[in-house]
Parts: sequence; structure tokens; C-alpha cells
Amino acid sequence: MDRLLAGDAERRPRADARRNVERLVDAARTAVAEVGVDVTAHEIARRAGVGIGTFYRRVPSREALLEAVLAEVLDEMIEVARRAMADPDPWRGLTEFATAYVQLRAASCGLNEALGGECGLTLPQLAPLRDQLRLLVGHAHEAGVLRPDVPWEDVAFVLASVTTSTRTIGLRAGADQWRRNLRIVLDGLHAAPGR
Amino acid sequence: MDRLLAGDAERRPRADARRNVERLVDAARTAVAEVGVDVTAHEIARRAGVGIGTFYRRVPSREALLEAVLAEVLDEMIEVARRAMADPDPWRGLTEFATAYVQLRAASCGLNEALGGECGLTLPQLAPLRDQLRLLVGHAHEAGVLRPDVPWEDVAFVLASVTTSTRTIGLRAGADQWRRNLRIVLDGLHAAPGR
DNA sequence: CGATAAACGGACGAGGTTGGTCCGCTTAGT
DNA sequence: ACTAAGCGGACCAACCTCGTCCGTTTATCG
Repeated sequence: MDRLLAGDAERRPRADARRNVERLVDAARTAVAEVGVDVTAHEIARRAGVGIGTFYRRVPSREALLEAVLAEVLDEMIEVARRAMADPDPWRGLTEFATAYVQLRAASCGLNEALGGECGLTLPQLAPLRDQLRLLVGHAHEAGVLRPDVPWEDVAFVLASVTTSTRTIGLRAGADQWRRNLRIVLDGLHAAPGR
Repeated sequence: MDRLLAGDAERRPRADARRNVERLVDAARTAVAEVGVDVTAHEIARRAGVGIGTFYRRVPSREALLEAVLAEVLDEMIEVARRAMADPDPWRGLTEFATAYVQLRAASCGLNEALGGECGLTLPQLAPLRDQLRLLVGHAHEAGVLRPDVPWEDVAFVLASVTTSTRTIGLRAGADQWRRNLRIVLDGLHAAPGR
């Protein structure tokens, strides 16, 4: 993350320069979550309270900043998936990952777009995340807790779908709609649903 | 639909004028489905094989054309919901409506966006459609075939979600992914799921 | 406390997109 | 063959975005 600074090593940068990098990264985090991956450099600079000149002096490019910010969250997701694999109860592991995963997606519009692809950003964490999900679903399949006729790709798609619709037919979703949707989907996925 | 012609009544327009209106409406249908509600007037004119001048001579505005085209599909949806209400089996009625509804959404990117709102278009059919869905879900609730802890709004949201994710984590959905997602969701909604 | 280089802000330019108009040319209809 | 209706697309104005450049400010150090 600190590697965003253009000229690394050399000398310690001035205090205001360091402070502004921090502000820019913070602003980028909230901005990409609220606005999406198409958030402009000017908007991030405005939120950070710095000029656009400072933005381009501190950050190699708008893309690099967004990729760095999104990479943080993706790494977190992969870590959650890894921990879920260790759960002795495969179904609980899957549901706990699913909940964390969907919650992160619901909290960040930009992350949601990034996971959907076609946003021009380069995100190397996508493949590892996909692999972890496949393993996790495989686990659940072997334990017989997940419907056998549902391949792991379908799990990826339904989990992705759960966060997307914040409004429909004039209805406005509450902040926890993703949780309600997820419960329905998980019940639909469970091989032995508890009603 | 024919009311799109600016000067109605008066005299019968020339053959080429009538033909071009037809072409524009057809082009708008496919363009809004493939590109979305943000499709430009130039793009529609290009697809219709007419100049941009002809577009604005034949159509009051880009918005009016899109609204007319979307209204057609919305009316169709309302009609399907009405027929579903008449089904003696409330669960079958609900699933048949859900399938048709989701299929229409999956077939049109623009329709999907329009149902999500915030696209600036005025669509009076939204409220009737919402009412029909509420009635249909109420039917299913009374018959005890739909999980009682799921309000009709949740049904709206999960049905909306099913179509949205055509790609995630680097995966590309096939054309029938909506059907696979829908099956999972319907199983999650069913009070007496048949496995 | 200066001196000075680093850092800052934001005006600005280039490039792109969009909705919509206007006018010289074409063509359907009589 | 005449004419009014219609056509195409160059064009315009308004807007937005990225990224640079330069005059001003400020952190740091002797």
C-alpha cells in the first residue's frame, strides 16, 4: 500500500506529503465503496481535501490507487475463505464465508463491480479467490450438505446475485436486504434444510 | 406505440416516414435490450439504418422512445402476472410468473435497469406490476405454499437479484444461468420443497 | 530565524461524449 | 414533372474526464 508512493527508498518524504498519501488512500476506500470503480480522480482528491495536483504527485495513476484499495479487500476475502475451510462443520464453514463475502460486497459498490469484471482494473486476487471458493464448495459437496446438483459455479453466481438489487419495482432495499436474500438462497442450496 | 409520431391525425405520412418509424422502434427494442437504458440516440439511429436527423424528426425524444418500448414489455409482465393469479395451484402460478418475469429481465439489460429505477425514465406500469406481485405472493401465503416468514418485498428483491450477475470472479455466465439461479431461489422460498 | 527545496492547489488544455439542430439534397405521391 | 415531405449527417453547445504546469506556500534544517 505504501508502495504507492512514486519514488520509494531515497529519503523520507515531508510530513505533509505522507499525510496526504494517507488521506488519499482513505478517501479512495470510501469513494470506491460509495461511488464505484468509475469514481474520478477529482472526486477522490476532493474527499481527501487535497488538490488534484497533489493527487497525481502522490499516486502513479487513478487505476493504481483503486487497484491497491480493492486488493486489500480481496486479500481479506481470501483469508476468510481459508479460515472457513478449517471449520469442522462444512456447512457452517460455507455459510460463514458466504455471509462475510456477501457483506463485503454489499458494503462496497466498487468491489461489487470489480468482482463482476469489465472495469478495466487488473486484480490478480480474482483467481485465488475463485480457487478457494471451489475448494470450499467441494468440501460441502463431499460432506453431503450441499445439493449435489448445484455445481460450484452456480454458488458463485447466486452469491454474486444476492447483493446486486438494492431497488426494484420502485421498492428501496434496506441496508440488510442482502442478509434476507442470502438466507433464502442458502436454504435453497442446503441439502438438508432446517425449517 | 404509433402515437410516437409527432403530428398525429392530420394526413397519412409518406411511406418512407412510416417505414422509418417502424425501423426506429425495432432498433430501439433490440438496442435497449443489448446496451441498456443509456443507449444513445445516435446508436439507435445507426442500428435502424437512418440518419440522426430522421431520428429526431420521427421521435419526440430519446426518452419518449425508450419509455414506449419499455412500456410494451411492462404491460406484458402485468398480463402474465394477471394470468398467474388465475392458476388453481398458487405455487405453480407463482413459479410460472417468476419464470416469465425473470426471463424477460434476463433478455433485456435495459428493462432490468428500468425496473431498478434511477434511470430517469417515467414508467407508470411500475406500480401496477408491484400490486400484481403483492397479490400473487399473498395468494401463495394464504395457500401455505410460500414460507410465511418471507414478505412479498423479499420476493421482489430475490427475483430481481436472480438476473443481475452475468459474471463474477472471472466466471462468465451462460445464457441460462438465470434459470439455474431461479431454481435455487424458488426452492428457498417454497414452504414444502420437493427434492 | 532565514534559506531552500519540497510540496501544494487549482486553472487550464486536450480529448472525448452526448443531445439535438439545421440545411442542402433526395424522393414519394399526384 | 412538379412540389412538399422527408432524408442524412455535418455541426454545435454543453458537459465531463484525465493529467500537466506553474506561481505560491510550507516543512525542514543549519
